[in-house]
Amino acid sequence: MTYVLEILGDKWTFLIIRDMLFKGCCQYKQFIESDEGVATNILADRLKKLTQHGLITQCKDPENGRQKLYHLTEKGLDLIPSILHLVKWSGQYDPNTVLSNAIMQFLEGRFDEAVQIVRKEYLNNCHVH
Amino acid sequence: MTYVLEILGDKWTFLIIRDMLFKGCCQYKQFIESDEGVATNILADRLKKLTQHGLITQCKDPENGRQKLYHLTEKGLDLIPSILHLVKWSGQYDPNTVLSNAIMQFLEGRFDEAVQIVRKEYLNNCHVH
DNA sequence: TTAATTGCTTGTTAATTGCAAGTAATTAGT
DNA sequence: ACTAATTACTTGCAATTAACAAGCAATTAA
Repeated sequence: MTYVLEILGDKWTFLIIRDMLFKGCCQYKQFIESDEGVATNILADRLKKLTQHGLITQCKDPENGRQKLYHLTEKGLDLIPSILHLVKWSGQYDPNTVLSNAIMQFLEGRFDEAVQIVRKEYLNNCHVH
Repeated sequence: MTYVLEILGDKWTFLIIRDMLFKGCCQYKQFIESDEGVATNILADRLKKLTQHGLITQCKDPENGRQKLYHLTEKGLDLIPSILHLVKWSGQYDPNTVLSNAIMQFLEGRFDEAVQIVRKEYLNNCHVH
């Protein structure tokens, strides 16, 4: 449990993974624009640590040499259940949640299916694995 | 999702909840001794915030007036699935994990049951709900 | 009635974050 | 070919936060 906290015990780290999973972010620029205002030095630091811990990989974009592509590894993808449960919890208790009733019911009734969907969606869209 | 991070996006907050769930901590002193070295001002701050957010309650110990008892609310207990998934993830990837094979297999095969067990154990031991 | 115990608060120092600016490598436009 | 953008960073500094140490009020035990 200390292990998770070492890696994820930080707001931005969590947001980076969320943006990769749910918004398809895979570039530095996208994180800067999407994450609710990460400072660029913090983003660089967190991407580095996530890479060192084996949750994401970095590679040059073969189609544009000045861009890098960031992708979740299996280890990173295995956080989907935890994250989806936290999403569900937010939906239950956040008075300003944006989650629809339909999504909440799906998370309540067919959670494991939801995990698989998120995983497959990610893998289909990132064109790496 | 931003909602969870506002509340839990902090190492110590998470450890407090973990200690309540798995170590039966319900007193200030116990957190100081158990949490891997929280500073007392930080602990006071986090307990206050957890209370304000409705994840825990504080009450005077009826048997000892200088002590307070901290307990998880339903809202706090509803984090058990998220936390157990993180525990499971740690068990999978932390090379120094202390989780036994038996526990890991139980988490893999009968996760929902594990959630119920943790919940019931907590409620049985805290003598409040 | 003195000494512990418990749950804090208040400084002060050290570490971390956030912001602004700048840089190297690559690509696009003229 | 040359200039201007774009992308992924780094660096320096101010502001915020955390960690450490000490102290304090309320209650209880000796």
